[in-house]
Amino acid sequence: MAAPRPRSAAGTRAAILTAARTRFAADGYERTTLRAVAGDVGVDAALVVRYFGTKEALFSAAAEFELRLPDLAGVAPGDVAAALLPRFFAVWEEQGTFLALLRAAATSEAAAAAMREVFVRQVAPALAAVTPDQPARRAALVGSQVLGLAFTRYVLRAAPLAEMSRDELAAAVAPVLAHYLSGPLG
Amino acid sequence: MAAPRPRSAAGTRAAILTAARTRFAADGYERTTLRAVAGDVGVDAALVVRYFGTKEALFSAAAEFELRLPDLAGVAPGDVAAALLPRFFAVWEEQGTFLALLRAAATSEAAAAAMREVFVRQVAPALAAVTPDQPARRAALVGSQVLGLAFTRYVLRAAPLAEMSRDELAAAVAPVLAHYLSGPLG
DNA sequence: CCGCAATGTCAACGCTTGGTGACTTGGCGC
DNA sequence: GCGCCAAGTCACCAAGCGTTGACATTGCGG
Repeated sequence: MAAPRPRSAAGTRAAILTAARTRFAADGYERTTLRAVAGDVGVDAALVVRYFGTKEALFSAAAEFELRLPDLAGVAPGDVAAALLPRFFAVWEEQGTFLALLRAAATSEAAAAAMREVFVRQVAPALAAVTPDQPARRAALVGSQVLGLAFTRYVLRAAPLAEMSRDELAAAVAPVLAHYLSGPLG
Repeated sequence: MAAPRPRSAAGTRAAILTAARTRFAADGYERTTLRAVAGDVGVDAALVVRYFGTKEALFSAAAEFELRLPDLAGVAPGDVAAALLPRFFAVWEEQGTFLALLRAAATSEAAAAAMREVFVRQVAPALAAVTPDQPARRAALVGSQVLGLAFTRYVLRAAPLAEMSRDELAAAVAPVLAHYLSGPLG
């Protein structure tokens, strides 16, 4: 009978994680319920707890934030945007992971801390390879623009930005990133 | 005994609204509880309901989004940032109103809609006075940068941006806003 | 063939939440 | 003085939440 629910897929744990990611990304932390996640997988909520212990632990497990930014050493500031933006779209669109973190960070200090961590450990070092002058400040400004873009486009879905193509967006934003990385800071 | 709780301050309703604004700004929509708001005022939760009917209605009442942007007609794109940034800091720091909306927008479609409304009805028209060329798109880009700044500085409180002075921040961002308003879009 | 660990379900818990309705109390107009 | 309305409290739901522990079922190693 092709084993409709054959018993122990072993991938159940992974399925829960995927479902959790989707839910957290769509609804945020508080509105996401263990029962809903469990329901998506076709499983009891108690099982989710069995696997992950607690809702917060599930969130931590679901939000594994690997940006995997490319190596920017030797890249000219003007070309950084072109090198980075493909990752931008991948990170925000392909998996919901990062969107979940952004949503959760709005109300959860733990999630906000995780986001700061991503910035300090992944974004800032990658950008530091491009500018020797005030790298932290420049990276922060780039980060703020990127976050604002993501928030406007993927969370707010505000009209003009949500409907621009990737290429249009990339073209519009590239000069600004270049300016933050190499222009005067004030 | 100097009437410690004299009975009917008449400003109770206003006090509830203020407390609600603070709570929503600090904790976001879902983590804010009617009981907590009531407790801040020293009042029963039922009274809050009596006054505002429902939690969502309380939120709507608490989030009266008047940006009160200055008239930008005749202002050169290069001077727009200087004209706008004082309002930026006032809106995000002085009252928690807008911060509450930003936090709530991350997980509530209603709040997101309210934020889009603010953009369409207040930000876009104000900026349209500056640029005849693709005003909607330019305004959206400005908005995304401003939102990103607010999110990074006030929600995330990420190190470099949260600690920069208003003047430093203004100086760093001004050229970018000018570019979005008058530079090529790609 | 038997036992056992893994995988999973079920029912229930304690708690908090938004919301309701009956009641009390104070101040003011008449 | 008296009655009445606003302002406020109290006890109480029903629902939903995360979490728990006891129980079923399966596959596998001896």
